[in-house]
Amino acid sequence: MSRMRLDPGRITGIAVTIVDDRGFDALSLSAVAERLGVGPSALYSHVAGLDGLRRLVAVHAMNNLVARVREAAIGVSGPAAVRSVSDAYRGFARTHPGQFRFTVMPRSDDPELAAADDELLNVFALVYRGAGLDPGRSARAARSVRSAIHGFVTLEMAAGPAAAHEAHYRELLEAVAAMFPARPGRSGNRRGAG
Amino acid sequence: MSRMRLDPGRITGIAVTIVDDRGFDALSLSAVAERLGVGPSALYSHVAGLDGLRRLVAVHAMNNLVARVREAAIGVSGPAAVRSVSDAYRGFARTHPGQFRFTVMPRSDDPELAAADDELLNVFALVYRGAGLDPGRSARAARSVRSAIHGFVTLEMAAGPAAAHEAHYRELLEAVAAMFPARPGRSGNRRGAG
DNA sequence: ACCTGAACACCGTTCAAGT
DNA sequence: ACCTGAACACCGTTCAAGT
Repeated sequence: MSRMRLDPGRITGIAVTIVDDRGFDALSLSAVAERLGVGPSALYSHVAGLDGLRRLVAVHAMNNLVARVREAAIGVSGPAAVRSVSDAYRGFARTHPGQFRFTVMPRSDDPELAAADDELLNVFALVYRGAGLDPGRSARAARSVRSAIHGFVTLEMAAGPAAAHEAHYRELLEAVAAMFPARPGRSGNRRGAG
Repeated sequence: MSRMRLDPGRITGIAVTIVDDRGFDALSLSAVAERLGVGPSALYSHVAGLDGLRRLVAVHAMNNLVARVREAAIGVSGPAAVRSVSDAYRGFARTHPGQFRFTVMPRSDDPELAAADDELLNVFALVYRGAGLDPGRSARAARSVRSAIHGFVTLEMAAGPAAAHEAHYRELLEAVAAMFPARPGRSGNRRGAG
């Protein structure tokens, strides 16, 4: 019976489910094929082997991260916006650790992943733009702040559960605030004439 | 012939060589056993399977990173010392990408890895101590700066070779300097009286 | 065009057997 | 005490065969 209507989208969806449920290392063509009620070799008609599937999952994970961070940037401005997007970044990593690991997969010359990377940095940059920083300084702030948040979350997850992480995270946010002072306001609910 | 004199140290050494030469994913019990001229199952007398070997490699990698960073902190002070230890951190990741990945392995309740982590942070903290920061502020600076460097290097390696990375790295160092101003001097070759 | 099923090479792991 | 070698379960991948 060839009723399963396999296609890259469905396959990637199952793959992401497995990654969310059982982690990065649990992703295998066999596991995906089993959930689809099909033999592992059937997947080769739609996906370029395990590496190809991994790339699709990486794209999916990057887009999810971008979407989360983008949402967190809506309706806030200034230092609160920096905190909000940082919290969203960290929140994605903690609620989807498997996808987060795919976020940092080797991406040599992959235009789709590079585009997602640019979008992610652009959200951070726009937050700083709204806080009064000029374009160049906003772009630099975006890269540095994203590095800091990413590094913190990576190390925190490797270290495992520990009560001190919350305090350390707040310390990092303070350090980031000192790094690039973001003035509140400007975009959104400003009131004065200027 | 049982001449191979297997022991955890030798096994770990071969494992690190493989990781350095062919990367994180190339580490397997089979590959290690082959280089030792022995069957894969022979390793189980000295190592707790693949997971056990990975943990040994992680400890080795952490100790190597600490040693590199520690060396870089000798004979320098102030902002130059911050730059030096950061460069060492980044240099280790670039020259030993396989070991660097083991550096961030899940380490739940592993005292040896936790100790190495503390030592690493302590080097950063001592640099800031020497630059005039009080103990509490030095410890916070150490954690935040290490996060920033780690995140940058992780993302830079995932992105693959790109000319812009050098400029972005220098931007990060400037941001870090703004984050925790490190006054030059105090320890080492100071000249003035006070 | 797409899936099956056999086949192959490769893993990690266990365990009885040798020494 | 330590290594061998067979055995098992599990991978990814290829390919001829069916439909």
